[in-house]
Amino acid sequence: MSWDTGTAGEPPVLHDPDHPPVEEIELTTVLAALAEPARLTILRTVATTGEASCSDIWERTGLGGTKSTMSHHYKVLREAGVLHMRYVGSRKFATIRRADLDTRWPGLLDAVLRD
Amino acid sequence: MSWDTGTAGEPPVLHDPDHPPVEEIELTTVLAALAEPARLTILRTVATTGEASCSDIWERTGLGGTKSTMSHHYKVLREAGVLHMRYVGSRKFATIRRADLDTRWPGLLDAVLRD
DNA sequence: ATCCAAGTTCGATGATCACCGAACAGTACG
DNA sequence: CGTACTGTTCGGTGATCATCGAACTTGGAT
Repeated sequence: MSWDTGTAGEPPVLHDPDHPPVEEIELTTVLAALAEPARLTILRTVATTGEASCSDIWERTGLGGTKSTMSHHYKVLREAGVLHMRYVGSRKFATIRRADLDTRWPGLLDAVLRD
Repeated sequence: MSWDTGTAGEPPVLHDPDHPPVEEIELTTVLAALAEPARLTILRTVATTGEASCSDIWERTGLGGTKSTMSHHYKVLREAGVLHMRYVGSRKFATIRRADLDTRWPGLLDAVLRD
């Protein structure tokens, strides 16, 4: 896949339609994404597990919700700029956008995860 | 005023009915309180101004809301454990519960304020 | 007592949100 | 092929939330 929106002759600008670029991540959106117990649990699970598929997260967190509810949470975390999703086959693997978040708000993620 | 709920002969336990004790402050509640642009503005104003009355905050932030809306935001921030309110006469002065928040989640407040 | 300034509280309203079930799409495997 | 697995999307529902206006309380000043 290639989300090339650049002009011919100029350096191509790859714009991932799913993930917001670093500079467009908003603090209030991040905070709102993390201000939900289930999503905070998801974040912590990914933090300790490393890259994990959605079904893995579902098992490890023990969150009782349905698939659609989980999918909703993933979407919120992804659109907020907290999680990065890697699509491989029919599975989806999540990682924390640590470098991006640390660049924008140093110490924020560490403070939230060290609890 | 005295919120003495202790038993006679035992060390009195002062329980402030307005502010949650440090150990009862919850992370998701704090994040939810800060995940609102107006409240984040209020927090930053108090952070730079120091102790400020509600009307001072209202003027300095330039938030356009009504008095009741502002009062609502103060209540959310206070009940979340973010702001401490000092009542003097008919005025109310707000400070950030920095020590308490730094104890629970070191670096969180700094990360949010350094933006 | 009178007036005003500072905040709170009480409905009410419109918006947003978390959650669900059902239907759907894509991939992997027999 | 069909079946199972993984995850999304869509409508709907009940709950929560931000905002407002109006009425109220309290305190200070004249």
